[in-house]
Amino acid sequence: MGRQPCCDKLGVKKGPWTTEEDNKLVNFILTNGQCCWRAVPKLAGLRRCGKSCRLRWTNYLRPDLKRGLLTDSEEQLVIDLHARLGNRWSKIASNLPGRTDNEIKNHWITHIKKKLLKGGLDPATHEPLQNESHNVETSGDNNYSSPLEGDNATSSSDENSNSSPPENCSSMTSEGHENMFQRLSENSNSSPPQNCSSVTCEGPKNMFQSLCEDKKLLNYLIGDDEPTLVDLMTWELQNNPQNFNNRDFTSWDDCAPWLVDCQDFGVHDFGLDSFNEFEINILDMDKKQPK
DNA sequence: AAATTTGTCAACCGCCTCGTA
DNA sequence: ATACGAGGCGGTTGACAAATT
Repeated sequence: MGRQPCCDKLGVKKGPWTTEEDNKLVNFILTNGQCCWRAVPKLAGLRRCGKSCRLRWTNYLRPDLKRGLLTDSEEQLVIDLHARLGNRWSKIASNLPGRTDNEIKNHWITHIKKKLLKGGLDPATHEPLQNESHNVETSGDNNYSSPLEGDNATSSSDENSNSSPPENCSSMTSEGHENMFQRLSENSNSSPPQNCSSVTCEGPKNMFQSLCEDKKLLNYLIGDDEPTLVDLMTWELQNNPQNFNNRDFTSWDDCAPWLVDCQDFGVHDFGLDSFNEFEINILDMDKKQPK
């Protein structure tokens, strides 16, 4: 007996995302924040698995993502970190603002690995290749065993990832790869809630979160109709009008400072009719991704 | 010009970890 | 203590594009 699938497989779409789906997801998350990925597809009107939504958002749609190939300094940092951490792509990615683990992993496989081999280094161990070509053939990353591996190594690398990033990294931030979250945190008018890791959570306590906790609403959501944001707000207004008065969740006014911050990422305004530049970005992405 | 090979990268799969009841 | 669910992670796949024959 395996685990329950993360979502109902029936009727769940797979494969490349369309522009329309992207827009729905971006619109939903930027408006409501991240919470309970399992519920996101339903609430956003997507026939996708929650996991798929999370992946699409974190790897492709997040406004703070950088685009294009890794720079030389980023590449060098990846090599350094890989030498210390092995294939812990998410930890490596956490030291490269705007880059995702998937992106780094792909870049490693398609570029860096080859470069290292060409330079006579074993990409798995970062040691000079002992000999023969068959070694090169068989030295996959899967067999990677870092010199740091083992109990001590684990604590060592964890320590590393939890503490300040390596020197190279700090030089990167000084080059202007400033963490967006950091910048938003510095904005006194838009202090974000705790436990947030991305732009979407940075608004004040969001409506979606409070809705998630409401059984009555969940029953409503189980119904056949795909709820829209307007539906949700209408529902909330009808059932919990005090929330609007008590400002228990975000009002548009409360969002204003945060929305201003979003301009940094090309999101000038995102009400129900917005996403001007961001939509353009998505269209640009589509050129690259017609799949 | 057509066929084949190679490269790239978005997306999926399944396992692991962590929080919670 | 244990079972369960959700999110996170790393490995792998497959579609498409570009390069080569």
